[in-house]
Amino acid sequence: MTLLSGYLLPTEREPPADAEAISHKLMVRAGLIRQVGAGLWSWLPAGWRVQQRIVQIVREEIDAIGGQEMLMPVLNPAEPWRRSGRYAIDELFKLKDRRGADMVLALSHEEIVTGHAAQVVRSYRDLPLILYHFQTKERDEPRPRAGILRTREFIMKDSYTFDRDAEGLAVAYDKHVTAYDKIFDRSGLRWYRVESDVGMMGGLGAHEYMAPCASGENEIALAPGYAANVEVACARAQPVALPPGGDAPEEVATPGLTTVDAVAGALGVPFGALLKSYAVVVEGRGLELVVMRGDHRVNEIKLRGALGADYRQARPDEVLELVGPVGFIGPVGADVPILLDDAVLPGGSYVTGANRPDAHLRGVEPGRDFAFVPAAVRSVVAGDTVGGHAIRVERAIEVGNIFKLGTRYSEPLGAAYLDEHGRSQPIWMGSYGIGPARIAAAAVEQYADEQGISWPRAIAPFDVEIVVLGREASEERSFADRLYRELQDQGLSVLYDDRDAGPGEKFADAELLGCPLRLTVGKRSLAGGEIEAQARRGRVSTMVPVERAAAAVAERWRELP
RNA sequence: CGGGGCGUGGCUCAGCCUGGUAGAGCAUCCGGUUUGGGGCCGGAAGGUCGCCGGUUCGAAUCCGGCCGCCCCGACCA
Repeated sequence: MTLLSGYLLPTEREPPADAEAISHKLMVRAGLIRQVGAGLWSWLPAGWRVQQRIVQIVREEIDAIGGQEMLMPVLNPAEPWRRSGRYAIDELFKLKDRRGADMVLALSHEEIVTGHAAQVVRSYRDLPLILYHFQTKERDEPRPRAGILRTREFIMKDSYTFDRDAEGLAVAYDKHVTAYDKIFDRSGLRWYRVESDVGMMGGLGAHEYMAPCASGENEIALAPGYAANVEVACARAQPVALPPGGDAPEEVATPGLTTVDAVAGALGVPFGALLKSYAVVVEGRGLELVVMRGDHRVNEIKLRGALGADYRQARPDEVLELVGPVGFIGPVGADVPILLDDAVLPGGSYVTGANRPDAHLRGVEPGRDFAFVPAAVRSVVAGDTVGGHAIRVERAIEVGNIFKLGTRYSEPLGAAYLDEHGRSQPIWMGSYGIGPARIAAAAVEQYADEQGISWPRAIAPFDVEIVVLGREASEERSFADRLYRELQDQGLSVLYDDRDAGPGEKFADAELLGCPLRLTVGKRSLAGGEIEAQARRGRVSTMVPVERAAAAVAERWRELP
């Protein structure tokens, strides 16, 4: 029973002043969500319906691969988090109970679920297992943003798999790939499965599911047969025309020219013919130089991987002491370890800083003029190639991730089983997340138009919205009342705008909310024996005869995206 | 954590510089009118101007502190 006259759907003509992202503006305007604090949101009835429909899709598909739904608490004792080493995470909310015991608010549930496995799993006969739940996660985000896209509290579906060995884990992982592909297809999103960073804790493999949209926080590199988060993407760099070089580097005066831009301009060479040097202080080792083409940028995740340790950018005084003045540093003559990005050609002739003020060197050949360790540490850019195809880079929002944990949690938390030979073995685990709220926001972002939201059929708050234009007790009303009941008999969820409001207002609100099909019952069309059915996507209308209208509408609805 | 911005009725905002009766549009309520694109007429209600303190005869306005929120960056196991 959903009569709009009695339903909490507070639509707004204006977006909130502080909203930037499309999904943020529209979901507030459409009356789906309301803000409580920074990164804290209430879901109003229609918004909650959307989230629940998404949850149900996820549930069906995880059940289909043998997942067993359960529920674990948000409030956790600190102890297992200390054991896993995650108590130190800044994002983890920490608190004390009245007796002074340390507690945390869970930001995911590896510790808890692994603890259960440790208690319950005895034998290889108890494996494999897929356990999952939908639960609130709490994360003390440094910067919540973009409405519902990055919040401090959100519901996540997280599943955890438990297997005897790496082969078993691979099977569980593949099952999740299958389920996730179906989930995102069913939800109506445009999405990519991309290779992703396995993180500092060293997972064995990971993918992210990314929904491309303007407000996304991530960038993904795409080419035919290739999809990766730019954090880990590798591609062949675009060639650069290098100037001819001599037998030895030659110094040129570059007074005051400290940027790639300025030096390349003054010398008349492309940015890519310059080598820029990024000075870092590596934990436990000291200063090192990272050298790459002037038109490329350091990828911090790759660099950390290549260095094999944490690092920080060197301060100007540290650089001056060991190499030269900032703005004029280079690898030639620098008495520090040098990491050379592999987009730089060993035999090429490049321009670098001369390690003294107001001077650069040209004709510098890596290998001849300085020794180096090769590494892939740059970020790919659009136009680089993979298998001969140029990549493109798109912004996207992460809507799901799958991760091979291995024994990362089972070892510290003591989750082991006895194998066929009676030997104790650690359980091999995987973890797999999906954010229903992000699916909703991504759908809004991907399909919104000037008029508002345009939900995919599978996750819309209602399947059909009826707009009746007649006064109370009119013929239009009684027809619409009957249609409302008959559509429900067809198995459709229906929002009936029975308010005593003008047509403009009703149409505007219906388009803002974005149910996939809008039925308009007005005197004019009804006199002609028809009602109007307008698909929200593209706003294309068809007329439906009033005879057997409900069945015809249900059929029309099934054809919608 | 660094930088920038904002806080005035339910929403969007003006007023602050230059101190002196708190405003507009939309929304709401009442009456009427209208009914295929946020229509029109009349009437009404609604605000400790984020909080605390200071300056002043007098503070939304000036000064100090605090709180909250947004954006960019850093961070994001």
